[in-house]
Amino acid sequence: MPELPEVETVRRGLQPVLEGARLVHVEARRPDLRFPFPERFAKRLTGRTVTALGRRAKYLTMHMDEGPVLICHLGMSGSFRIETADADDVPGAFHHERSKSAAHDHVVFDVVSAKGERARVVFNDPRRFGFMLFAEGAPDTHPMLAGLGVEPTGNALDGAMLASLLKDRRSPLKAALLDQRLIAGLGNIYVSEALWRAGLSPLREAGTIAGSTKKAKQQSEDLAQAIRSVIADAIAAGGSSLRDYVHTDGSLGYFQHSFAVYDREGESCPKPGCRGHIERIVQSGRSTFYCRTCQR
DNA sequence: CCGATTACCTGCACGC
DNA sequence: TGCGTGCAGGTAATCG
Repeated sequence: MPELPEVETVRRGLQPVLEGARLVHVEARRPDLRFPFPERFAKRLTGRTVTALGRRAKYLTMHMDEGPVLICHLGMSGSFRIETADADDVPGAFHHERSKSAAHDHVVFDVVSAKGERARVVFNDPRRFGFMLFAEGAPDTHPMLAGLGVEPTGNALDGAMLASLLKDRRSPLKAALLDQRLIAGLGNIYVSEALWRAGLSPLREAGTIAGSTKKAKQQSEDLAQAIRSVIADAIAAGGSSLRDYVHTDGSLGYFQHSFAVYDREGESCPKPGCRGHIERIVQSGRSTFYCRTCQR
């Protein structure tokens, strides 16, 4: 499920545990996820201190005091779980009984913080569409990240920027917004949500909102605003749910949002005054949800 | 340059 | 209850 906001929420959840901590034990419990683990995966990470936890699009980056940067992708079903030692645990008897090894726990990081606090970070991924790779240099130059487009966070993505990205594009808006080379981090859910907020049809030819007319300028501005706000709102929702989220079962990953259109086929359009209903169509083999009444 | 299709893998909801 | 079917938020490769 993870799109950019979920990955950012995971990053914020892991940050306090990982940043400044030393990886005292690393273990990959199978040879591969979507891709084989890098050569000497555990060996090269063990003993390293994590200096920073970053994110680019839907990728997490774990920076070390030396050696490669670890690039993690959650795929469709990946999640992290944090297990901390209870205060009454016997020192040294690390997670002996508490640590229940769940199915699909593929990677384990045992860490010790600068203060000497121990924790275990577990990567779980039933479908194994996730992956972990090494970037030997700057992660932005890694083939997996090099071609990514603009982040929809912050202010970089404005109407003019979006118009320049969509100019001359003949593909439907839905496909263009899912293209990671243009905007990095939007996925199937938030594309539907952003198009609904902007009142634009997912079937619209992308280039038609990138013209020089007043109307086109307004539409590209509206869509850029919709994208930024839907992402910002989702991150805020994730952040506010993070405490409870970690508290309940220790896992970080999916959290429930309420969506305006996603997975709401047949329901009334939530736009005030709109009498339309949400439809589900398939574009590029994937579900799109929209209201044909108010999205043109 | 496009879009559509398939593949990767497991889990789950659904209908019979 | 069990079984077959289809579907799932990710990226990438292949084919017309």
